[in-house]
Amino acid sequence: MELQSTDTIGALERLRAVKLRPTRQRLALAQLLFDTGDHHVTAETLYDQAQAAGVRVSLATVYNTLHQFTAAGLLREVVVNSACTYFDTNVTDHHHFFYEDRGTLADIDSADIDIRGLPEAPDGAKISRVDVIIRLT
Amino acid sequence: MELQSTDTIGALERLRAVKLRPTRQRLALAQLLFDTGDHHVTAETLYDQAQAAGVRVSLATVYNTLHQFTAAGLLREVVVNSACTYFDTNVTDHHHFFYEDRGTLADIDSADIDIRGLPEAPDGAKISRVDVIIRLT
DNA sequence: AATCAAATTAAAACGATTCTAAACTGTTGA
DNA sequence: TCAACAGTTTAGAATCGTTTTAATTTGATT
Ligand SMILES: [Mn+2]
Ligand SMILES: [Mn+2]
Ligand SMILES: [Zn+2]
Ligand SMILES: [Zn+2]
Repeated sequence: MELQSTDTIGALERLRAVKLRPTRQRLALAQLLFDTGDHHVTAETLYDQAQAAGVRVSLATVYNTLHQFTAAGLLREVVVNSACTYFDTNVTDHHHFFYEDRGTLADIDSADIDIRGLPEAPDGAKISRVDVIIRLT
Repeated sequence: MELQSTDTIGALERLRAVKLRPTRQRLALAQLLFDTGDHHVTAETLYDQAQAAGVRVSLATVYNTLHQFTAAGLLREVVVNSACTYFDTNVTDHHHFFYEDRGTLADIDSADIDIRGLPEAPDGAKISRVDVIIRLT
């Protein structure tokens, strides 16, 4: 008997862990996202990767899935311009280089930047995240 | 004889300094932007301020003017979300609090954040800017 | 005042993203 | 095994901030 690939098993378990029904589309997108190393995608780039891999999935589902994965903590959003939304498979605390020409991101480990004297959050506000973007030309 | 207000003179000189023809619309927008303290606007908020002040100007001209002022160095853009573009009358080196609920920004002086061990720009790239966004909820 | 480049504008177009509502599918329990 | 149903997918329409178009108006120059 034929075993499922370990990739499929990994994606399946990941979906189960966050209580998302493992549909054909979500399994395929999870493999594209999580079975390669950490990387950054937009809805369009992930949709194109799916097409290239022969996965039949609509752009609407790609958007739905990216948001569901983000809400589940499997992805995070990175805001670098108003043109499009980037999603990051690396959900650890880290920062980014942004290559403005190419529109690509590269990770900077949090330990590699030392931020001191971070101001207190004013009055009743709480800090939800600190983003450092180093823009490159 | 009646003198022009110092506000108008300030706006006029500012436009002349960057070689932008001082039209009625650009003078009025320059006053709204630069004669009050430093602040952050979107095209919509500035358009609304103009309406409220009785300035007749189209939204297209507000967009044109914001981009021209930015290209001239009178404004800078701040990217905090994909929903809309913020323009900042403070063009000195500084960072931002972003109140995610309200969609408003507050300045953090560059001297108040101490960033050490900023990674080198990879290979042939040059750092064009370092943005720190502290997101508040 | 005549001229002409520059600027303004209403309206249309654009494009990333979201919404709608109909079809489909995974899960469950009889 | 399979009916039932909630959850999911999808094509296509809608949304909305922003940009473009192309016609009109205006500011500067002579
Ligand atoms: Mn989102
Ligand atoms: Mn712009
Ligand atoms: Zn990253
Ligand atoms: Zn600012």
